[in-house]
Amino acid sequence: MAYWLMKSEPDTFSIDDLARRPGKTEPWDGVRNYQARNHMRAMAVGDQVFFYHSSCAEPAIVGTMRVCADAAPDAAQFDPKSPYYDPASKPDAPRWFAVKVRYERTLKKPLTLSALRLHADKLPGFQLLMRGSRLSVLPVSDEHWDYIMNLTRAKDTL
DNA sequence: GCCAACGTTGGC
DNA sequence: GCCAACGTTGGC
Repeated sequence: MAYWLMKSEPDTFSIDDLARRPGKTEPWDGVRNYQARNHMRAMAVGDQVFFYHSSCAEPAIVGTMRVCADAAPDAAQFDPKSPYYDPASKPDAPRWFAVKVRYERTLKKPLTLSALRLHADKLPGFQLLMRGSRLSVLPVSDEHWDYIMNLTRAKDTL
């Protein structure tokens, strides 16, 4: 089993939105970056994922979810009315993929980016904290996952 | 709204 | 294949 982090702008899709979905599942669509796509294609059912709120007042890890379906072609790429439409992608050779995720839990208190930065020395190579990093789907090592989960417990946020 | 950093596109 | 121009991300 592997660990990941995925970003979403809460104005577009928040962890509360996920928690309200029927079955608390959702295809993680709209990813339009090759590296992020490759990470999604490397995911397996059962993998755990941090839900991160980006481009908002308080960027933070806000909860966890679990991959519940392997990456499949993202339907939005073929829909001219979708903001995620990609006219260059053809149905016989889809360019963009989406895994499906299931809501797991919301942290009682978000683990903010600024709080995470205080632990940067304990999270060497954690892509979220790396300069210029803006990937919306990124891997988290076992060690970093455990360290961050312990942080949330230490702060009594779970 | 600003801007640094990164990704993509397209002319050559 | 290079690289300038442009677009996007995302923190602040």
